[in-house]
Amino acid sequence: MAASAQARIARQSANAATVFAALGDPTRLALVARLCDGSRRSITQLSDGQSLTRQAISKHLRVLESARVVRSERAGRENLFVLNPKPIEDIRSYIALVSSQSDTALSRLKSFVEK
Amino acid sequence: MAASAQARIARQSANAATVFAALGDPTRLALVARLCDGSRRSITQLSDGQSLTRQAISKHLRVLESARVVRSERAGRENLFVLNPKPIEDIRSYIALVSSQSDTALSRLKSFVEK
DNA sequence: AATAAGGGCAACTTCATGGTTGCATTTGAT
DNA sequence: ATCAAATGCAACCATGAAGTTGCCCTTATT
Repeated sequence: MAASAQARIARQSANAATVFAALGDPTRLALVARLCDGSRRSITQLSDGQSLTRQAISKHLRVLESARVVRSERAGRENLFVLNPKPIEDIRSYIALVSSQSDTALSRLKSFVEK
Repeated sequence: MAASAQARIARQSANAATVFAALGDPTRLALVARLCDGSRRSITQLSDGQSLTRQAISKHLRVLESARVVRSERAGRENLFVLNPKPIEDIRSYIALVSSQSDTALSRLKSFVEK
């Protein structure tokens, strides 16, 4: 392994933070949850049932889009949004990195205690 | 399986959003990265090398603490912080849920195209 | 052609966040 | 007993995020 886990973590932090921030809002997380079945939905579709304005939902979708969590595609007069799995996979591996660190730390601690 | 994946996702969204929000800042993510080796560090330790004030770091640590990503423990005149792996594990499984949804959606789409 | 549906744009308000500074308090060291 | 270290607390500022409203433009529909 060329670089330490700490170094790998630091290198990926910048991208990860923006994705985390995009997911760090209940409304946006709900949008992701609705899109995670692979469906493509328009803004009005995604606004229906929500207590917010269409404009508010639209803004949230832009936030998700600029974090690349979601992609949009024009279809006639409507704008269809679809989930992009890539960034979510990225933070998944980021978390795996962090977890593995704390896991090995805990196991080291445990083996120390047991000695 | 009693509940659908969508229902499970919706149920966990509230907690997950606060954890995502806590991780959605470069400074806080850097703090998590430094603590993910299981070490317990004081506020001044965590402030050293950073370009921010100790107070700023302290605030960020409070944010992480209220999201339970981190725990604090008084030791004499200093306040030691340590990572709490639980919430991170939680969002890890949350992401796994979302990913599995989009994965099966993609595989369904793929098999549809191939037919 | 007229009308409705779906969205974009821009201005505006409100409020939380990130950050600083100054001072007080507790605790360890000399 | 003093002094320095480590924090906490509170006030303050600036900025950006979240949300609304109003208006205009484009695309379907009839």
